[in-house]
Amino acid sequence: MQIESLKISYFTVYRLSTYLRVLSKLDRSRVGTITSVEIGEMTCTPDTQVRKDLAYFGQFGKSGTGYDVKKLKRKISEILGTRKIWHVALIGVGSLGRALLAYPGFKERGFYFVAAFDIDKKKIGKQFNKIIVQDMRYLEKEIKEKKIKIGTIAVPASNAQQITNRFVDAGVECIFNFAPIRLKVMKKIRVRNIDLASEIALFSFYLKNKSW
Amino acid sequence: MQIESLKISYFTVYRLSTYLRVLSKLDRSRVGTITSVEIGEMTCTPDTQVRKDLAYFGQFGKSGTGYDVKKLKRKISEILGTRKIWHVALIGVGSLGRALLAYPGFKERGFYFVAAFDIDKKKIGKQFNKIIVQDMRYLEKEIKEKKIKIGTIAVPASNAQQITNRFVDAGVECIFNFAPIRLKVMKKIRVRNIDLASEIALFSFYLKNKSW
DNA sequence: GTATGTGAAGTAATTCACAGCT
DNA sequence: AGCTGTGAATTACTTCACATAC
Repeated sequence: MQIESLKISYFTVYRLSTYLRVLSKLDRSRVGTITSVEIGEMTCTPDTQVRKDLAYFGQFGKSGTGYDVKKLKRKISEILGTRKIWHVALIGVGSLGRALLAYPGFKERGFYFVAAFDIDKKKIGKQFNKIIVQDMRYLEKEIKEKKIKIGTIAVPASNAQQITNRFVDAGVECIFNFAPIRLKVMKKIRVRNIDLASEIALFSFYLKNKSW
Repeated sequence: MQIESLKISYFTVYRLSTYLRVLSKLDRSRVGTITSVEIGEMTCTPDTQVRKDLAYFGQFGKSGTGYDVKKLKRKISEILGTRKIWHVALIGVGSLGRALLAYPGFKERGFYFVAAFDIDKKKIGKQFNKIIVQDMRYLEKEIKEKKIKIGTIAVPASNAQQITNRFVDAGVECIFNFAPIRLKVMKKIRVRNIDLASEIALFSFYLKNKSW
C-alpha cells in the first residue's frame, strides 16, 4: 500500500496500533465483521474517530455491516508496516534496558533487538534474552551491517545526546528515547520520548489541582 | 498555590515538568536569571510557548530580564506538586516492574514506591530496591493504610482491568498503566498509558511512509 | 534595548451531522 | 434499518504580534 501525500497525524497512527491490537485478540474466536462502535468501545475511542482514522487510508468497510475483521486486521498491519521485520538496537543494558529486551510486545509487532551495547565492561559479553552485550566501539559497524533503522536509548541523560549523534551518523532514522532529555536532531529523524518522571508528574498536578 | 478553575491542558503540565528538569540542572552553577528563549532552547519548545505555559499560573518573570532561576524552579515545583512526597504502589514485579522500582527519576520528583505486589508466589517476600513484594491479597489494606493515590500496573493485559477495579475501589485516583490495554474507569480517575508497542509502531509507519 | 505577558490569529485534531450505500 | 465515509463545525493547542515593564 502506498499512502498519498496526505499528512497523517501521530495521533491517528497511534490509535491504529490500538485498533490492530484489539482486532488481533478477536480474530480467533470471532468471525465476520465488526463495527466502528465496537472498535471504539474496546479502545476507548469515539466511533467517529475510528472511522475517520481508517478513512485516511481507503474505504475498508461496508455500509450497514461494518468491517471484515480479517481484512481490516491485514489492512492496518500493512498501513503500520508491521508485516515486516524491523531491526532495533539498544544502548544501555541497565534494568530498564533489560526490561525492554524482555518485552514481548515488540516481537509481536515485528521489532527485534539485534544488538545491545553498554559502556560497563562487566556487562560486555553477557547475554540477555539471547542478545550479547557489545562494546560501544562496535556501534556504527553493527548498525550498518544489520541495517538498523531504529535505536533505543536507555542510558542516563548525560550520555544520550552523544549516542544520538552516533546513531544518526550511522544511519538510524528513528530513536526511542528513555533518557530524560530532549534530543537535538535533524527534522527528518523521528524521536519518541518516554519520559517517565514527567508522566508521573501529571499525577501530582492532578492530585493537587484536580484538573487537567 | 491555588489554581483558578482555568483548564490546563495535559501538554502544558508535561512541558512544565521538562522546564523544571532543565532548571534543576542549572541551579548550582548558574546564578540569577534565565529567559524563556533559553528555556525553550533547552527543552525544544518555542519561547512563546514557554511564556504562555508559565503565564497560566501567574506572572513570575521580569520584563527585560527574564525569570529568576531559583524562584521559577520553586514555583514550578509548587504548581506540579512535586514538593510533596507521593506514595506509589506497583503491581507486577517482572522485569519492567523492577526497572520502575529502580528508576531514579521518580524519587527525584517525590514519587516513592511504598508497596509492591505480584501473583507469583516465588516473588512474594523477596526484596527489590528495599521494597518487599507482597501477596496480592493485601492490596486494599496497603493502599488504605499508606494512603496511596497512585498505582502502577506492570502486568499482562489480561489482569490489568481487574487490578484497576481493585485500585479504584481502594481509593487510588491515578493509574500509571504499562499493560497494552485501555482501562475502563470513571472520569475522575486519571490514567496514563505507556504503550511501548504502539509507540514503536509509529516508527515502522514512518519508515514505510516517510510521513506523520 | 530586551524580555515578559497576552489577546488575536492561525493551525491541528476531534466531533457532529448527514448523505449514501448495503 | 444499520453503518460507513466525509464535509462542516467545533474544540483544543500553538504561534504571532505587540503593548507593557524593566
